[in-house]
Amino acid sequence: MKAGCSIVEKPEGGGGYQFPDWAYKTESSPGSRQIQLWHFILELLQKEEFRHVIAWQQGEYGEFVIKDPDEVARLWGRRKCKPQMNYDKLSRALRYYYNKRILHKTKGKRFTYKFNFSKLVMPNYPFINIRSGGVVPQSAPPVPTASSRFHFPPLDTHSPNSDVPPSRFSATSLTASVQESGSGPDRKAELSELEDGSTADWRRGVDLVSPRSAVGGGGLGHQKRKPDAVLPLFTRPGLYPDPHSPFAISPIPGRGGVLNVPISPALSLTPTVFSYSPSPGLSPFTSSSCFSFNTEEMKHYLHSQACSVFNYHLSPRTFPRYPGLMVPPLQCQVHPEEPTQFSIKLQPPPIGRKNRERVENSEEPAPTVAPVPPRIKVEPTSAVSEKDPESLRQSVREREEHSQEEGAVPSRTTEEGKGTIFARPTAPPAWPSVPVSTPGEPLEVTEDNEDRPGKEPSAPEKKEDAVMPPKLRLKRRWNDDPEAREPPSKNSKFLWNGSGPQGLAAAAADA
DNA sequence: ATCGGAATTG
DNA sequence: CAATTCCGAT
Repeated sequence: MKAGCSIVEKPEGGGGYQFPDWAYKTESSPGSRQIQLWHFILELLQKEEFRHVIAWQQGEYGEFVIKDPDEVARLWGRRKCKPQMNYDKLSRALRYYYNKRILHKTKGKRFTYKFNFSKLVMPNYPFINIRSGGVVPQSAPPVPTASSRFHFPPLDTHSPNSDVPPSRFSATSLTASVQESGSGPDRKAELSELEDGSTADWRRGVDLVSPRSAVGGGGLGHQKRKPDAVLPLFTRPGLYPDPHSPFAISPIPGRGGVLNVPISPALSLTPTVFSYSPSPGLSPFTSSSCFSFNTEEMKHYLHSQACSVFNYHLSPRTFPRYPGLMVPPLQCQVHPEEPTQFSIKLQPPPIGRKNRERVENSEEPAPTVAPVPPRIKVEPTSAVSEKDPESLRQSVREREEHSQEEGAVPSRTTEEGKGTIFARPTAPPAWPSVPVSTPGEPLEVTEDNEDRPGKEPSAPEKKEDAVMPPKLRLKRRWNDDPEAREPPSKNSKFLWNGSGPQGLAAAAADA
């Protein structure tokens, strides 16, 4: 353990924000519970307190912008006990995510990156809770923007889902989307986004059922995940459509007929509330829950999870082993580092880095922040100079933030009303707390095998990929790159379908 | 700014 | 393994 870090990183129960263990593990690194950078980013994004430092960018779905790189780096350095951390290093780490497909850079926008939710195990994130209205994190997640390349095949009637997502994500962004899509000029990049990978990714099977978690050791003989997942459960057509919509991953590029549908991003509605499978280590029911749910909910939840697992090839661990269990704990949100209650600036269009230099933060009280006796190279970027951003700026409308921060624990106080509040000038984030309603479309799962972007060979793409060296394979960008665009040819079978428009409308309405 | 290789670390 | 550190290239 690195407890050495002196400061606080993970306070215990009440104070901190810690995520449950499983949140620290991704599918691949089971054992390590070290926080990963992207977790951390998500964490920051989740809190209002850090809005000036990093925030979701509403134009696009998983996009976020680091408003104060140095600060973010500092926070990260703190978290990892790496006082020398700086944006340059942090960004390197971020760049490593490109190949992993966790993130990618939004070209043209400074300090702006985008999460590939399909790869993350979002459902694990307690972004907030859901339906009841928990607190809304700063981030409304990103809503898909119009650009969406998602195209729903008109035909499929039966596919899946709808996308209507109840999720919080959905949002209002229609407007935004519209405009975006309409505007032709800039978006070239985004358009291209359709990540090729996604095709592969999203379909990866997950063994939800598989017992591997059981630990018995079951399957170790082979690879961990097995092919075919089956999503046995809850497929109730008509009832709960796929709750989560693919958000970032749709296979089909939509340039042509795109619907701008805002789909909900990954997180979906339910997830967080009762969240799922705890890692073995966690005690299942520790805390109390703030909510109770009934079977329907549970079902719904499970279904959602299943869908999400499936659609996003989430890690199996995200899926509850069985219905019986639920885990409500999730301490809603608490502040991560230091709670700071600062006022937040509205966010003008800062220009990136310029101002940040002077800003400083009051967050670290005093302590030991930078011990660092040994080698420190002093860089021009004087780390120390920044602090206290908030004091400088004040803006109107901050109150809610306070309430959130301070009252972090709340189970849920308000709800959508607030959403609006969060709305930024540009785009209304609003998270509708939508009830899950219904769209009604069946969902179907296609079962595919999985293929991991990084290493697996099976799958459609492979052919093309096969040609290239593994390493390169990774490099493919799912993001824009004009030249490298990959034809999504094969996506024919996807799940979502068209209930789109309506859902959309609904969502919009809701908003 | 951003990218990514290479070496190193825990 | 996921960074961290350094650094040359673009």
